[in-house]
Amino acid sequence: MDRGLPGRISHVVRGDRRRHAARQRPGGQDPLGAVGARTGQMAAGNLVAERPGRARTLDGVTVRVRFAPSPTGMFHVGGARSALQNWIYAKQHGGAFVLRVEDTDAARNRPEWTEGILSALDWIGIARGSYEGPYFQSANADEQRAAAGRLYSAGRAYYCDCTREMVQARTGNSYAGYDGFCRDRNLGPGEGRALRFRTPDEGETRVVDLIRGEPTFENAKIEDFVIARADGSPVFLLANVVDDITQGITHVIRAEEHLPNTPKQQLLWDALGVKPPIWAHVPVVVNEKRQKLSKRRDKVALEAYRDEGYLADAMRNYLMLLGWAPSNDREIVPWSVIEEEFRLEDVNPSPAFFDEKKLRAFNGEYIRALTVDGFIAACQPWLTGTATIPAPPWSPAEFDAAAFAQVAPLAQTRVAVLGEIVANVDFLFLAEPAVDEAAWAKAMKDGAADLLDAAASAYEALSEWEAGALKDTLEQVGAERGLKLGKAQAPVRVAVTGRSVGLPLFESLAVLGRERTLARIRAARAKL
RNA sequence: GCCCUCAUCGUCUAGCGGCCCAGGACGCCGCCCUUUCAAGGCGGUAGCACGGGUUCGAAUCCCGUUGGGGGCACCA
Repeated sequence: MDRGLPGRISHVVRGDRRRHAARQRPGGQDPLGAVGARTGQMAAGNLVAERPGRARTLDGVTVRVRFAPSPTGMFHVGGARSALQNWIYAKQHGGAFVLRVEDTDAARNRPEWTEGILSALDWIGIARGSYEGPYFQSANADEQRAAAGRLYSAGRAYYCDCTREMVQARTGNSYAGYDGFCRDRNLGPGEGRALRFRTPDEGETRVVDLIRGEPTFENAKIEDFVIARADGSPVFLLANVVDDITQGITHVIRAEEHLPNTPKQQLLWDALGVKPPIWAHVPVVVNEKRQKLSKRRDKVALEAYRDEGYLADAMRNYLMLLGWAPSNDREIVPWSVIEEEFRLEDVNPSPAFFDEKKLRAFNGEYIRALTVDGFIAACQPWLTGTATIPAPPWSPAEFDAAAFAQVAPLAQTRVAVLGEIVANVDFLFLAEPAVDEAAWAKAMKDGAADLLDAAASAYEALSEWEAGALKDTLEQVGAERGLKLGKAQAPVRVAVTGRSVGLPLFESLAVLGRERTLARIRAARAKL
């Protein structure tokens, strides 16, 4: 993407749709200015200098957004959606997209997990090298600690030696939050002492959110939260803010689950003397029970969908349609249309169900839109297996690319996800067809032996081994027995492919060849 | 329990005070096509959560109720 071009922020909220955002923003034209004027608790002093990354243009600021996943070993589809939304926002405003890996938790710090993030982003269309970063949260630890120190020196934070148990004993409520016990004890740093931010007792914190208007929080309800652990290490709330400041972030576009963190973080921006960013909290993605998609109980890994054979283009198109839609009642549109039309301000603020059925339908459309060659190329990983995609049941030596190419157009309209290609063509490359017992039982009834015998003889005598002749012949064999083609083909299909459903039969036989076809029909006959 | 937030077909959405007795898509159902299954074509099912306002007029604005979601760690 083109970075460095000073873009302008245009927070024109379409119509009056996001009413709060549009109407309640004081002044209206200069969102950043409005943000600065909003809360009222300005810091005691400028504790952190304004960053160069936030160079101002006459009536705007260069947009800088970030995607800040923590490495967990898999890439959440909801994260992919946020990344895409950030990416588009940056592109639309001539701004920069920065990737930051939030690796502060030692348990979430493995190099291969970072690699997983990069490759997942790459797959979904955010190419390596096309963005700033990756930066690592751990690399900015000095600055984060320094910020904590400045907050302490300025009297905006204090040390506290209360354990969770002590607090609970005092409040009698496990959800009550911190009670401010150490606020005025003037404790210095020391063993077992965490640093807490002193939140304002009065007033309210109002955040500007492109999707939700201006969520407002009563300061008195915001507890004195921990910003640094007893060992001095900064916790997420602080580290995240310091990194955003360091990296000159102007717009924080993230999932709704962070909304409750926002007033705390905005208070931190203010206390650190930096104008807070514009926020945008996109709704969470939920499962059929309307709960946030979770790694534990739901299929959330982007890699899992990729390995099943979902096309990246279908996935990103579908993901963007969660909470938003292109103009003119369209859904499946070229990515360029999405890049052009997507508006953060138009995102539906309510949670959206991740409907795999619909995703499948999208994927099928994208697969059918492929050229045959494109389809053949796209199938390769399932035809050979990869590090994450299981190898097919046939031995590599038995695979015949030419035969596959002949049958590919027939398969293209029949697979909704690429992984399904294997079951469609395995009969061509397996020594023996993989027999579906239920299909066998159903097809191999009364007249099956007789029909198979007749089909074998007729096919043996066929002069030209070609689909049309194959069809006419079996039609004839069936007719002699009072069977329509639909009935007559069933035993042959099961005998040859092992299944009751699949590619058009006669084309399949043509590609399979006379030898193998006859052998399979006779082998099946012998089993009756 | 407290804080925040959300609310149009089963699902994802269009709708921005009259164009809406609400449009599209997925799903589902039926029909056509047809060698199975798909694909394709045609048709159908189904919704503004509820109650009050405001207005000549409300799915659209306001308030409340109900219901849903998110959060409440020295995790991120």
